[in-house]
This record gives sequence, structure tokens and C-alpha cells, in this order.
Amino acid sequence: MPELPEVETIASDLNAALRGQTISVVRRLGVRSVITSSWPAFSRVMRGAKVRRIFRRAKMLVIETPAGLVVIHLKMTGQLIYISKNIKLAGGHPILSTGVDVPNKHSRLVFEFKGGGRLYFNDLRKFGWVRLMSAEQFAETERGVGIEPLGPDFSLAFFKNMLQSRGGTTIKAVLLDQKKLAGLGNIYVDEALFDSRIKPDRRVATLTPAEIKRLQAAIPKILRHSIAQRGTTFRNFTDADGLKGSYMSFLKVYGRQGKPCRRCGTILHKIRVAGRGTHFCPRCQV
DNA sequence: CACTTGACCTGTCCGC
DNA sequence: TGCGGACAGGTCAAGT
Repeated sequence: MPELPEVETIASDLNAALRGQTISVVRRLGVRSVITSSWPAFSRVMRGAKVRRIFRRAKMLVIETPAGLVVIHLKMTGQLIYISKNIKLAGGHPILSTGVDVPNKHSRLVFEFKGGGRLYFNDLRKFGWVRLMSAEQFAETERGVGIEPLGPDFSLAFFKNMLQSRGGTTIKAVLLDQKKLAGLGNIYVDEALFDSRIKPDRRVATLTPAEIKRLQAAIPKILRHSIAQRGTTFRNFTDADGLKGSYMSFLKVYGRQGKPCRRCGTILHKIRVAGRGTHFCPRCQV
């Protein structure tokens, strides 16, 4: 589900809500755990742990505590929903104004805080994970993911360099690959390629310097715009309050196949590239 | 190495 | 209304 802007939205909200709070207990919900570390150890260590801060790295959300880093990946359908103690109960369960109720059949884990707040981890498809890591283990994990597209290292020189050895594949496949550049997913790759007027199935070796420059500029522009709109809700995504993001109304191509291009009016196409549904304008993108 | 494909899960939607 | 198939915002392992 969530790509960089969605995880960023959740992380910054949770940081504001939970920084300085102390975990009283963590409970597993449902039959199968999402905890890939040892549960007894995780449960023991979390008791009484104080949240130092919460941040995003790539598409991972990290809860930093003195007891270690709780690293969470939401994959396709993971949600983190925070219920403060002030939310009214309806029939014993907190009901958010958005209609999201927790716990529900997809709730897998809950962090309970001393102030009375609860943080639920829901995951319909169960691809997501939660792992307790030491600083060293997290550093090791980070070695597997690329730089941040919104960070100072994402320069044109870096971008050219990362495309260097990938001439034989499609530009979409390279942008989806998290190893050099982390955080883009299916929505924002399609949007960035539309913005820079490049067809997603173009071989990297065929890109002109002007196209590479446009693409490098489009990526942070689109991500920042989406963060400002609190992400895209296409189906499952909600922020920590159960609210939808509003970048959906700014999407130019993603999910708009069969509709007219907002730029030229041509009917948008959907094809399969890099194993993913891929949306583009056959006229604007070459 | 570079690159592609299928698997992991559950739910929804679309055509018959 | 039911049923089958395709597809869904992400990553891995395993294959060529």
C-alpha cells in the first residue's frame, strides 16, 4: 500500500503523538503474529520502553526506544492506527469518525501506552512485518536500501550514475528497485514518468540527457506535493487517524486508464511493465 | 552480474 | 446470485 509519502505522513503524525510516551504492553491479536523476531523477547523488552522518536527510512517506519528500534514495513495493506484515550467508545470499541474501527479482523498487534493511547497494526494481506532491531541490525538493513529521493544526495550526478549499469531494462523497473533509490512505488513511478514525458517501458539506454534531467527533477517534486496532501488513498491507505490522503485528486495517470489525459485529452492506456500495472498517456509520453 | 517471474495473502471487482 | 479469474500502493527467492 504505502509508498514514501504515505509512510512519511504516518511517521510524522505518530512522532508528534507518541514521542516521549511510554509503552505499557504490546499484545498480539489474531492467530498469526507479524513479529518476526522472537515474541517473548519482543514483548518483554517493549514493556516500559519510552518512545524517543518515530521516523521513516525508505518505506520503513521506525519507532526508536532505548530498548531498540521497532522497525515496521506496511508492504501492500498495512495500517497503523492510533487511538488516543480521548476517542469515544461505541459498544466498547473505539470508532473513528472515518469509519475505521479497531481492533478489527485484520488487527495483528497493538501497542498500549501508559497515557491510555493505543497503536494498532492492521494488515489485510499479511505481507507486512514488525521487527525489533539493535542499532547495528538496523544499520545492516539500511545497507540494503538506497538513498532518499528527498535527501541532499539525490543529485543529477547520482541519478545518472545509478542508471549506468541498468541500460538493458525499463526505466520503470529501475525506479521501482529500492536498492539504489528508496521510496518510490507503483503510483509515484507512473506519475513521475508522466511528469517527465517518458514512456514507462523505455529502455534506460535510450533515455536522452534531457529526459534524465526532467525525471530527476520530477521525482522529488511529486513526492513533496503528495506529502503536502498527506499521501494518496487509492484503496486501503489511511493515516494514523484513519483519514484518507488527498493526493488522489492530483494523480495524472495512475488508475486513470480509459480517461482523458489531463494535459492533452488523449485516452490514457494501461499496460504491464516490470510485472506491474502501468499507466501512461500515449501522446504525452514517448 | 542483470533481468524476469512467481510466490506470499485476502479481498474486491468484473464478466459470464 | 454465484463462480472464476484478474488484479491490488511491495518485496523476495529462484529461475534464465
